[in-house]
Amino acid sequence: MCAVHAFDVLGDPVRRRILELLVDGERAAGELGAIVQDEFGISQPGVSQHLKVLRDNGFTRVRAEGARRFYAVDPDPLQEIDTWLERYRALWAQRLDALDTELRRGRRDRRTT
Amino acid sequence: MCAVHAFDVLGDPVRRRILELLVDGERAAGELGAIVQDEFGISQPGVSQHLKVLRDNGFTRVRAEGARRFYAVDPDPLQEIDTWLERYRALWAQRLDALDTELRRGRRDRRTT
DNA sequence: GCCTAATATAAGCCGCTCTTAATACTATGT
DNA sequence: ACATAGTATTAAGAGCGGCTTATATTAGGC
Repeated sequence: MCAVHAFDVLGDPVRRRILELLVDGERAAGELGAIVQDEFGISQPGVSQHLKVLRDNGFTRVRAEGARRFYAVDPDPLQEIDTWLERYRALWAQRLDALDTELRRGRRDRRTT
Repeated sequence: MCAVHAFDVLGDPVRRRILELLVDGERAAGELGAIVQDEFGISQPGVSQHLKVLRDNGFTRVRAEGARRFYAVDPDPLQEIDTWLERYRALWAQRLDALDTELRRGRRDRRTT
């Protein structure tokens, strides 16, 4: 209902799991429900509420086919998170460089000993 | 204290803000506190507790200098999130391709009309 | 129209997280 | 040793998010 940040949505393990289940393409709500209910031991309305959160925050698109609802990932908010992470990429890139340097030094030291 | 997912840590806006403040390098707890207290209207202990969560979950490293604590980002958990996002990158890459195709078609159509 | 299947919404309870206030810890200066 | 600055911890209260049960909606078959 209220406008929440993308990270708040992904803070819940059930919602992350649902997105993982959708990575290879759309699935019906009932299919998602069966899996998630089994894995997390929650009820059908419980799953449905998580689907609502994903919907309301733009993480999924829904297609109706008869009484069934087919959910699919909408990548927009994920891309937003990706953008947020962007500024930190330099940090681990830099650390990998340091590791690389360290490894090279290690090899050189072994050679000289 | 308990092991939480990286996304749970980033679910809080104060903690995200602290990480943003640390992106350009380390800062003292007090400096972070002053900014965050002002922006979010919370108390010093409030900030300190968020710093604890970041510490306990490996998002920050701390260096003591006298009574001061200098915090810096540790990129490990952020990289973990980046890895999680990896599988969805194809989705928006694909969408950008579609957009690109659409733009090309648009140009072609305008030319033929 | 009625029955069933598929999914969503409503209302209430419970637990957890965030907050504050009070307090403790640690280091430095005098 | 004492005072003060900087930071962390503890305890307790408030609010919110998520779960459940019960109910409503929507669509299709007979």
